[in-house]
Amino acid sequence: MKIATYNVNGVNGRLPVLLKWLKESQPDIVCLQELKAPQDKFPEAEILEAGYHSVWLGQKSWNGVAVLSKLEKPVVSRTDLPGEDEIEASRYLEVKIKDLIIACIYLPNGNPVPGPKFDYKMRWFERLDAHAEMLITSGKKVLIIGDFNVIPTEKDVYKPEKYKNDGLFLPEVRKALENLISQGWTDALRHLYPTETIYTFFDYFRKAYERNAGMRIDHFLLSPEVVPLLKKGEVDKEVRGWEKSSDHCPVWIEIEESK
DNA sequence: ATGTCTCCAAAATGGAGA
Repeated sequence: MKIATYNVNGVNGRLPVLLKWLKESQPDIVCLQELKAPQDKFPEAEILEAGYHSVWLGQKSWNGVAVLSKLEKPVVSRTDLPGEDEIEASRYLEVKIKDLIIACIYLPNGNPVPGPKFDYKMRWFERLDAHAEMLITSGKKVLIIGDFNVIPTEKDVYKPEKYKNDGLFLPEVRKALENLISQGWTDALRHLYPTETIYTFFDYFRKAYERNAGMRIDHFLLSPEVVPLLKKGEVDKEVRGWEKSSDHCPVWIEIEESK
């Protein structure tokens, strides 16, 4: 079973790219982030035509997350994290598909630092942390997937020194991700490729993709029950070079079918 | 500081967000 994540950066503006990638890559399940579309402007019909059921959480202008599935229509279990969201942003969508619990997340970017956006990111992280703890103790097959807006280590960005003061790479942000992972989660791509350079995002600025000046910020966190099922994982890097591409690449993993 | 791209606004450029 192939499970993917893709920050599309505008689901309607990117629809041709999304559909082309779906057709070529044929994932079974897809988590999308940054829909940038209100609830009633999600291209459900076109995506259904491509063979995918979808559930989504829209928002005017910003944010927005969705889960697509070829297998069966995802059953929504949560549309936000427990606790107060003072900004009411569409950033969390948790679904059940077969025996999997999938949390599709779009963690706040946090820039500029310091400031209210960074504070919001850290509060969001705390809420994610608390809920993830509940999920992992459930003993179920859980995957937290999406755009974390966190560069986990120096290995995960082309020039770490340039990002020392960035909201994606500050020590406290990396520590927050480490803390979360230390609950018992596995970073799937890093697990598969312990030492390789892996980038999932390339800025539109200054030909970042052409220069391979990227970073790894889109992640799959697997609960212990999922780790033994993990077979493969990859970044569909060439998609970033397509006309009208998002600044993120699609990323996917393959897990063994549940018996 | 800048670079680029999207969406949105009492609508054409310009701000916000990333």
